[in-house]
Amino acid sequence: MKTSKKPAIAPECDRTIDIYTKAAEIFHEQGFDATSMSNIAAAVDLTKAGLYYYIESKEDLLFAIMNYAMERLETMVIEPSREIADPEARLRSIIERHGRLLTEGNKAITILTDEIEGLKPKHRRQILDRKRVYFDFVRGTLDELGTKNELREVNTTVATFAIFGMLLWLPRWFKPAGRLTSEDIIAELGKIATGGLLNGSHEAARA
Amino acid sequence: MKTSKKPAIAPECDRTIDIYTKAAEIFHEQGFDATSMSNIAAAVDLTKAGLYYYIESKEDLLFAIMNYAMERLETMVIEPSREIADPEARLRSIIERHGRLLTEGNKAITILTDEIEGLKPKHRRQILDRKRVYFDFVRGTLDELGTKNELREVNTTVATFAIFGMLLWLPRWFKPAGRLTSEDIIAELGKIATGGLLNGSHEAARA
DNA sequence: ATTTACTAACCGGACGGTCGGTAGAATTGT
DNA sequence: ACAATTCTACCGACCGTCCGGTTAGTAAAT
Repeated sequence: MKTSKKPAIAPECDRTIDIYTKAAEIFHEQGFDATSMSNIAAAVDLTKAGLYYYIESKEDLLFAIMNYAMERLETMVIEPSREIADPEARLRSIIERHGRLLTEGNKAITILTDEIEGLKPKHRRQILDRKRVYFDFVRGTLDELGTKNELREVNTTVATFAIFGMLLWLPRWFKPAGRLTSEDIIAELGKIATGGLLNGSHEAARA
Repeated sequence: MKTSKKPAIAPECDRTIDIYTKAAEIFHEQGFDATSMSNIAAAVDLTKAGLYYYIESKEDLLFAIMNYAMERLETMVIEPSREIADPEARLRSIIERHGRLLTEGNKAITILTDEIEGLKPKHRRQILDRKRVYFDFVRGTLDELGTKNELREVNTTVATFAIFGMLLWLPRWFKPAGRLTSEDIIAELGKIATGGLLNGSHEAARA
């Protein structure tokens, strides 16, 4: 059935990424602990023993999914946004790109926030360290806005967590088939984060 | 050791609330699925069989904790806020009171958002229905702000989810021993939700 | 004598993971 | 060209462990 020769350097073969994707979906639906290896095996048309031909352990599978998700986050959100010099535009880019990643089909990115406890301490540390870099990047952007006097008087640590809260809650309520499109929602979240809920006429603008 | 006679109508006796509290803590730390009944039993100095003298099942214990949490949410956040006529003051009250509930010691309230999947469908529906009432209450408040022209042009559904995101993310990063006190953080979140991150001079204020 | 508040021992079942084996494709020896 | 060998991609059956939950019994209080 295979039409192409196996390439010399192929870090992930055909079946493995299929397993990762399906596993991510099932972990997302049922939770890591509530998902059995037989569940995953059945979803990719294998027996449990057959599944273990491709992976080392359940925890290892989770770790692989999370590493994949971190790479997506870095290449699709962090790296493109880093290139933007203006901090306000950069902040908008972060929210938009991260929002897009969270609403598109791939479920790996949501597992990244919900199933950290499933990892062994050493692996958990690795993921947490990479997340920390992202956090510092966002807070740094807010700090820059502060020095340019474009930020209201808010604590940038709390503000960063507030942004993440808004974003990371998104996959829990977003329904792709719903009336609100993901682009609508992302635009709204950008507005809310930057401008808040209330009309300017009520808030005293500070220079 | 018991100093008081058992009251005639005592829906929760001494030991039971101790079990609920400890169970909520452990569920919060380890997750529902990853917590065994022996874990909980040991934490309240009982054997597993002894624990089952007080509770019906693991799922029932979770349901009891969630009902307790919903009651707290209703009496500490929803009911007091409902009495506030001005929608802006009401919104601030909701954020403050909910934030306070999430940062105080009691972990039941965080289980409410993180462990819904542990419930059987019928119980889950019950909790979800009560949550829905809360959601509609908050969105209704935003709608009122809209008709009073005090709201920026944002979709109130998305805005409500954004507020919940900010709030419900709080227990994941808040450390009681940290530099930021819970009251500091709650005040900041109120500012961010109502006024946003950016300085007014950059945003065109609409009347 | 009965009820309350437990415990030690146990049960069926599901789980993560392993093992021995094998059909078929690919590779090699001649 | 073809047989012998090796390798890839799997499967059925099984293992030890732990889990949620039960049962029979008991010491102390009422």
